[in-house]
Amino acid sequence: MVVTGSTSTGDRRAGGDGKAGDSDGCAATLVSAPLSDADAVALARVLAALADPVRLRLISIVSSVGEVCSCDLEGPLARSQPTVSHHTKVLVEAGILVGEKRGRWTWWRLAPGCLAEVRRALGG
Amino acid sequence: MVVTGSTSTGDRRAGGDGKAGDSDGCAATLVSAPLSDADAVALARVLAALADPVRLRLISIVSSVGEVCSCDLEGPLARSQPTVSHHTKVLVEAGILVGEKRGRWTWWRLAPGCLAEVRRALGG
DNA sequence: CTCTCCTATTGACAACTGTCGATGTCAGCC
DNA sequence: GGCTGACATCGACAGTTGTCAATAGGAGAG
Repeated sequence: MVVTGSTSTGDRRAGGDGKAGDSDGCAATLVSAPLSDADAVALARVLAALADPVRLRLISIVSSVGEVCSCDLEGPLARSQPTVSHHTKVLVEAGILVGEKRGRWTWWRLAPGCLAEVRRALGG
Repeated sequence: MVVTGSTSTGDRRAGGDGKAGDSDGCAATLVSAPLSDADAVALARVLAALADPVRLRLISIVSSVGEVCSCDLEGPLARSQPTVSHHTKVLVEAGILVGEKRGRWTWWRLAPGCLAEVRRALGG
């Protein structure tokens, strides 16, 4: 079962399959446009999920290895198991991370296209 | 006098002149590298400054107009004068905004190259 | 079924953050 | 000098966040 970040907004999907990439997208590029209130809130939500040293290192670990299970994160992150679980949950709800349960382990991958979408929203 | 965000670290300069760009730089691209603790903290600091709807809209306003004084921000942002001042301070300390006092007004510009540096750190 | 292991959730706590009213500071104008 | 306008700082308050110990949930091994 693939764990998607089904937040209340329902349609986060910033990089759901990695194929479409930036179809309609959110957050109209920040620069060169006064940026609506809703877009600002949506972009701020993703940026807030990224704005933590532990989560940034978590992302970099997942990104470099490709796929990681939670038990392999406690050591490198130097955080307790509940804290690691908390951070993965935050990243999933922001649409940045995707978790897949296999047996007793949960394997984490980066949601494809999500970081590219953030870069685009930042004026790329 | 140009107001630069002289934080305690002293060497933030994420886009100080916009010329050198990514010489030695900070934050080694997040993806494809386990990302050191110091780099994670530095990148998280900038992202935290960006992770606020009011500040995102402030940046988009400054970016679209090019140069704005504080009194022209209270209205569009729908925030009190101390709150606007607080947000500009946060952005300056993060190296995202640059303020220049001319007469009684303070004019705000985007620090050139800073957002590009953030995009690069995010894996661009 | 029971036991073990991996992960998620809960509850609590300290630290941080966004906001505003009140006040301070400084430059220009009379 | 005194006054006005633009901005910064202070103090306070509610809301959020990162952290961990304790506990719960669930899948595989015996």
